[in-house]
Formats: sequence, C-alpha cells, structure tokens
Amino acid sequence: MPSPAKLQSSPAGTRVRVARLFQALSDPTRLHLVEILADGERCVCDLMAAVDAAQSRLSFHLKTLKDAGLVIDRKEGRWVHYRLRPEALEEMADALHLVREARPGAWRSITCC
Amino acid sequence: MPSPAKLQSSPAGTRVRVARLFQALSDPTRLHLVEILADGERCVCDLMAAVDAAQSRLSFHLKTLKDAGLVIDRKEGRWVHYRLRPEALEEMADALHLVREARPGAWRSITCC
DNA sequence: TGAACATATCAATAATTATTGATATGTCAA
DNA sequence: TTGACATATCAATAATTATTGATATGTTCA
Repeated sequence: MPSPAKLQSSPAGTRVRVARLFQALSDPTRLHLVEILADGERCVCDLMAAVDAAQSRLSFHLKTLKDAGLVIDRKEGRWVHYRLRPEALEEMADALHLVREARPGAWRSITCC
Repeated sequence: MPSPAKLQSSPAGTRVRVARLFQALSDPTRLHLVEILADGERCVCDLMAAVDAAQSRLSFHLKTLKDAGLVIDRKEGRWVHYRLRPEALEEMADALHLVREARPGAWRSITCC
C-alpha cells in the first residue's frame, strides 16, 4: 500500500518542475518578456525593441523561458515568434494556490520542538 | 500628463521585487519549506527534520526566503519560528494573474516586423 | 548568386547562488 | 557556572547563471 506521508505538499518531482518555472520568472527581463507575451504572440524583433536588450542576451533569456516550458516558439520565414504556454502558467498558479489556501493551524505555533 | 505607454505591464520597480519573490521559490528545497509553512508557523528544528537538510544549508535557504520577504521569523527562547507572509504570496499571485488574463490578441501573430 | 537580415549558438568571462565545515552567539537546565 | 543545545554566520569552494562579442545558420530579396 502507498506510504501515508504528507498529503498537503507536492511530490518531489513536481516540486522540481515547478521550481524550474519559478526560476524562469526570477529575472526582471524575463518577467517583462512574459508580460508582453500575455498580449499574444510576438516575434523576437518586437521583443528586442520592447525590452531593449542586446540580441544575444535576449536570445539567452528566451531560451531560458523555453527550456522551462513557459513559452513555445514558432518559426516563420526568417522570424521566430514566441508565445506563452498557458499550462505552465496554470501549474505555477496551482502551486501558489496550494500554499495560499491550506492553512489549518495557520497562526498558532507548535509547542517546540 | 503621464506618458501613454504600456499599461498592461508592471513598472520596473515592481518587476524587480516580484522577480525576487519568484527567485525565492525557484529552488525545490525552498518550495518545500514554503509548502510546509502553509500549514502554519514552524520552528527551524521541525523544518530541518521535514526537509532533511543540514543545519547551515537550511539556515541559508530560510535567510533567502526571509530576504525576499516571503517569510518572517520570530524568536522564542532558543528557538526561531518561521511563518509565511501572505502579502508576498498575494503579490506573486497578482503578478501571475496579470499574465494569465489580459490576452486580447492572444493567438494571432502580428504581421512581423 | 550574393548581400542584408533575423536569430541562434559559442567561447570567454563575470556575477550570483549554493554547499560544506567551522565557529560564534545566545539560551536553557543541571 | 558549565555544558548541551538551537540557530546564525563566516570562509572557502563549487556550481550555476548572466553578459558580451564573435561567428554560424538559414531566409529573403535584388
């Protein structure tokens, strides 16, 4: 039978994936990019203008977002368009929600230790 | 009058602070700690047992969470208790919400570039 | 074809973050 | 008081992540 342990927290595998998603948003430039992409798909050139970053730096940050699973790209001629992956945002929101709700003992401190 | 620019995205200062919060959750151990704290205040010794980390390593991660504003500590005798700071969680949730909603053009790609 | 362009990738380096073991600080209990 | 304990901090090092400039790859257009 399955072990009885801590049902309130996520399994380690999930935690690693979610941590990776948070990591992707842990930088102001990337956060900015994601905010822009919230309005819809954008090509790299537009993003470059919007966040005012050098080409190779932007490319690095987009790759970071992509590797974390937060965005997807689509090639079209000589342009590449990026867009958000809503499942990823949802997974982050869920993780956050899990932490924000679920506070039975919330304030009382446990008699320690 | 105020400049007309991008109302959908946060000001740079906010972005930096929010990125810092995401950064705090960008590590599986810290994510785990926060999940545990969702159930209420805990002393370091309990946390240490729960996440199975060496004392100094745990102390480092707790400091990271604290510096980001995600948790608060409270000393009591020889113990220190940590608890979540709901405002921080809320700010993260808001940032995420901003990105998840607000997608007018969402799918159509802009004629580029 | 070849030049101009959009983007990615690479190599070098810098900057940041994490881990470990040692030591410091304060508190309790005998 | 002294010794055991809870926690923080520090110093050294390792690991990861970011930045920059250069070069590579594929695309379009003349």
